[in-house]
Amino acid sequence: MSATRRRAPTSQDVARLAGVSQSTVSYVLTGSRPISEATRQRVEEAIAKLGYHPNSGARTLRSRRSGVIGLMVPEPYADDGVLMQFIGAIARESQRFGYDILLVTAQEGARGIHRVVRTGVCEALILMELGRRDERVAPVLDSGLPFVTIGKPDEFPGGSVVDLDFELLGRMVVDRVLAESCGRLLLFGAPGTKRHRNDVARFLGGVEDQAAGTGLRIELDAGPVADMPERAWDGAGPGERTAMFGITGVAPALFALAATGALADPDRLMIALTGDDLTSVSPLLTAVPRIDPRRVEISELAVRELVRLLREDGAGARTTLVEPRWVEG
Amino acid sequence: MSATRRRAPTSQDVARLAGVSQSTVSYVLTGSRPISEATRQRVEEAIAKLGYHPNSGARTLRSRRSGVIGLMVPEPYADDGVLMQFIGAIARESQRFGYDILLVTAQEGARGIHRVVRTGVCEALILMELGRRDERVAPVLDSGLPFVTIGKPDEFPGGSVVDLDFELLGRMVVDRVLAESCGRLLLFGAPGTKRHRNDVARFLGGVEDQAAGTGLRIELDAGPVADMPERAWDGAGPGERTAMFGITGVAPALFALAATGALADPDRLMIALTGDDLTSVSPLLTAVPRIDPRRVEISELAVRELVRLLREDGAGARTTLVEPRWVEG
DNA sequence: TTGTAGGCGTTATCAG
DNA sequence: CTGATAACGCCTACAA
Repeated sequence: MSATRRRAPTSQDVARLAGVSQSTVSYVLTGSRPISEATRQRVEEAIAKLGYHPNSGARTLRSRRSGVIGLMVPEPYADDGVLMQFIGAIARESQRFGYDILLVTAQEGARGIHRVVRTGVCEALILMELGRRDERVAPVLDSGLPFVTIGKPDEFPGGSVVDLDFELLGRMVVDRVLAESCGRLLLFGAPGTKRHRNDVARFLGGVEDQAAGTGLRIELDAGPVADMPERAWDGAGPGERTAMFGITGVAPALFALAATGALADPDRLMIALTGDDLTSVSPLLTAVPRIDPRRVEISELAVRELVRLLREDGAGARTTLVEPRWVEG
Repeated sequence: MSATRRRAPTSQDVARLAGVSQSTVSYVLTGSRPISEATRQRVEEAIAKLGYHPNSGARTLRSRRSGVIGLMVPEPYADDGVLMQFIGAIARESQRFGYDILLVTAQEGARGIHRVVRTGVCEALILMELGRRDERVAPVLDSGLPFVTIGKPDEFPGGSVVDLDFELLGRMVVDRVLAESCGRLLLFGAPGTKRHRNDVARFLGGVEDQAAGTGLRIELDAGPVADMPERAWDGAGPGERTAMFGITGVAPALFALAATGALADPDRLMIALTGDDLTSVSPLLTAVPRIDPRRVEISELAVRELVRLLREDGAGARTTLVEPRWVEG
C-alpha cells in the first residue's frame, strides 16, 4: 500500500545521466564557478528528469550552512494573534531567500539556544521579545552566529536590532492626546509594572518626555483590564476629557469599553495600537484612532537584515527603528 | 569584540580527552551497544567538559534522521491566538522527544512539502488545517514519511489523524440548547459557506443529526459578524429563546454581543467554543457556557502519535478524536 | 567490552 | 572550462 520509499537520487545519479562528473553538478548548483551553457543545460535537464534535490545533511556537513534560521519565540503568549503575524511574515520572507524557520521556544531558554547552535542546525537566529537584559543573549554571542533581535534591549554588542520606535510612539500618542484637548492620559495594561520590558520602558520614556511641561496628567493604570473603564470614570476631573491607551492588552480593553458604551462617548478618547484587522470586529471600532505597529514590515526587515549579515562577510550590526503610523479610518 | 568563532568540538575531541575510540563516544550517545560503566563515565565527563553536541548535519547524513519535524501551518490566519496555542504546544511536546519544529507555510503548498521532504530536512510531518481534499497530501504520501494531520479529511490513506470530535461537538451543542429550552439555534460565522472545511462539515452533520425530529430550528447565519446580534433579534418568534454558537469567529461575535448587552439577556443563550482565557477579558463572559476545544491536548497527542510512527517501524496509522468538554464556570 | 574502517552526499581544492 | 579527490563528523558492520 505505502509507496516504496526508494532512495532519493544523488548528484552522482545526475552526473551519470548528464554524462559529466559529479563535481560539475555541484558547480552548476552552487554557481561557484563558470560552466559552459551546453553542460549546464544537460545537467539541468537531468536534475529535472530525476527530480533531484541536494541532500540537506550532506550540504550542511560540508559547507556548515544549514539554510535554517532559528526563531526564538516568546511563550506562553497571552496576547491575541499578534505573535502569529510576526511568525508568518518571518517564515514567508525567509523562504524568499531560501531559508527555513526552526522554532525555538523561550521556555527552553539559554539551553535551547545552545543546543540548536552547537549542533549546527541553525546558521543564524532571530530573537523575539528579549528582556532588557536577557540570559539568552550570552550563548548567542559566544556562538558567533549572526543574529537579529526584534525588540531593543538596553545594551547590545554584536547583533542587529529591528523594532518599532516605541519612544516615538509615546510622543505621537501625547501629541494626539493634547490635540484632542484631553487633560489626562490613562495608560492601561499595567505599564508601571512592566518597565522591565524594553518596549514599555521606551514607550513610557517617550510619553514622559513629550508630556513634560504641558500640564497633561499621565496615569499608569493598574488592576484588571475589565474594570479599567470604571477607573477611567473615577479619576476624571469635572468636565475633563480622558484619553486611554495601552501598548499591551488592547483587545480586552476595547472589549470592556465596548460593553460600557464608552467607545461612543465623546468625553473619552481611546487610541488603539493594532493592525487594521480590528475594524472587522465591530463597526464601533472604526471610530477609534489607531496606530499601525507595522508588524509585517518589522518582520521582513528583520529577515532581510539577517540575510545581509549572512551574505556580506564582515557586515556590522545595525539598529533599525520603524516609525509607527496613524491608520486613517 | 566578537567572540572568535572557534571550531565546535567533535566526537573525535571527546574521544581523545576520554582516552577511548571515536566509535565508543558514538555508542555512548546512541546507546546502541552496551558500554561499561567506567568508560561511560569518562566519556560523559569529557562531553560535559567540552560542551560537546553532536553535529546535526553529520548525524543526519549518516543516519537519515534529522530530528526535525515539519509543521505545515495555515496562513494567513484570521483567527485570534488559536494557532499559536497549537504551535506552542507542538513545539514543547516535540522537544520532550528530542525533535525540533520546522515551519512550512501553507502558502508554499505542495512544493514546500516536496522541497522539505526531498532534501531530507524533515523526517516526519504534521499538517494543520487540511481541506477535505488537499493537494498537499499527495507529495506527503509519496515521500513515504510518517505524518499526522490535525483535522480530519474525507478520505485518508496512510497518515494518522488527531482532531477534536466535531460531530460530537455538534450533538453536545444541540443537547444543551434543547435543555435550555431554546426554540432556535443560530449558527454564526457563516458555516453554510464553509462546508468545504472538514471541521465545519462534521460539526454541521452532528448538529443536524441531533436536532432531527426535535423541532429545533437551525439557522445558518450569514453576513458580517458585527451585525449578527440584529439578525438574532429579527429571526426570533414571540417569546422564543434563541441560542447562538459558532465554531469560528467567536471573539468578534462575543464582542458584538457584549456591545449590545445581549450577553446579560436571558432570552439569548450564547455558547462559546474557546479556551478558558476568555474570562480574563470581561466579567460578563464568565456567564457564557463554554466548550474547551482542547487544543493543547490535541497538539500533544499529535506529536506523540508521530513519535510512535517514527519509533515502531511498521506502525499503522490511527485516528484519534478528542472529546470536547464543557468548561464549568 | 572495545577498536578499526568504510561510507553517507556534498563542497571545494587540486590538477589538467 | 572540467575531472578527480580529499575532507566534513558521525554511525555501524566487522574484527578483536
